[in-house]
Amino acid sequence: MFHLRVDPASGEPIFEQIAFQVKGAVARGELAAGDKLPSVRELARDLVVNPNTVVRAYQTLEQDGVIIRRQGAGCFVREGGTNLSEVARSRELDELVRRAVTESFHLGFGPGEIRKAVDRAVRELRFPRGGKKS
Amino acid sequence: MFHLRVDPASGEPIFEQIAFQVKGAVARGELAAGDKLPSVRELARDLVVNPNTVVRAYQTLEQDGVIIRRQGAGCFVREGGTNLSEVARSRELDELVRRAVTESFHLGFGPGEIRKAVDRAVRELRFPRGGKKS
DNA sequence: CAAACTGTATTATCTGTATTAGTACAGTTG
DNA sequence: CAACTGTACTAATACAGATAATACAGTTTG
Repeated sequence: MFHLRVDPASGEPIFEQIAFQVKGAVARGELAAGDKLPSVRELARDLVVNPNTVVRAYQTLEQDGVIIRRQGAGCFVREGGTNLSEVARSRELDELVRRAVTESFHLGFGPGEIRKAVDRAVRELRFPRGGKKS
Repeated sequence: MFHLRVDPASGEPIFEQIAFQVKGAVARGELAAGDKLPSVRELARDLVVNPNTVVRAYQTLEQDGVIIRRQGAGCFVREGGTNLSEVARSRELDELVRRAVTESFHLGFGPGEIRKAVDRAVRELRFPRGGKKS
């Protein structure tokens, strides 16, 4: 199994915390395509959180193409990917990275340190085989 | 001068949009240390936004070490940096980058494409001279 | 089949935050 | 002094996140 924690006082919405942690688990290979997620009620109980909040997290994950939800059966890690058009994907990537880099700049980090942090983060994930330059 | 736009329907709080755009302008070198920002009332008028919202944005920027606010005088781009401890800075950097990289993973991008996007973003900014590896 | 699980939907309520509005005060500048 | 700056309040509104409780619909399994 994989581990989930939630901090109600973190400022970040709980449903987003859940969604992102699942994304992290998938990206790190702790969850593989086809794997079943905890049921809405079970996870809600474990995290001491309202079931609706878990539903919201799972909805987000489905919209982002990370899981599929099957009524009666459960929620499962999805194979493919994003639903998004090429242009939308590129636009999102740029905005994501631009944001992180700008914030890093204001934390006082230079290009070298930023790139190093990126390498570290990349190394933690399990990218699909056959990708471009590593 | 530099340009500011705001989208009240974007989901992102207006005060955060303002704060981030100022951060972007500083990072790109469009605003330099010592430069004066528009007054609270002036910017509020220009953006068709409440003065309190601009105040909030400027408070955020001051907390992040980007500007200083001087009563009666105005708000100015600050020289130094972050107020944060070394460990806090590193932790923030890691979290920022980890987030962006994980989201990029789920957009279907590989390490190479992510690194390219980072290089692009880095090239748009004007990092202080004398930094480490470029 | 039937029981026990899954997700789905709905309604209501509470809370905190973002935003607006208006007013007043305090320091700076010319 | 006059006209600008930021600062500080209070109040009102709107929205989003989270909780609660209930009911319904599909799947799995004994």
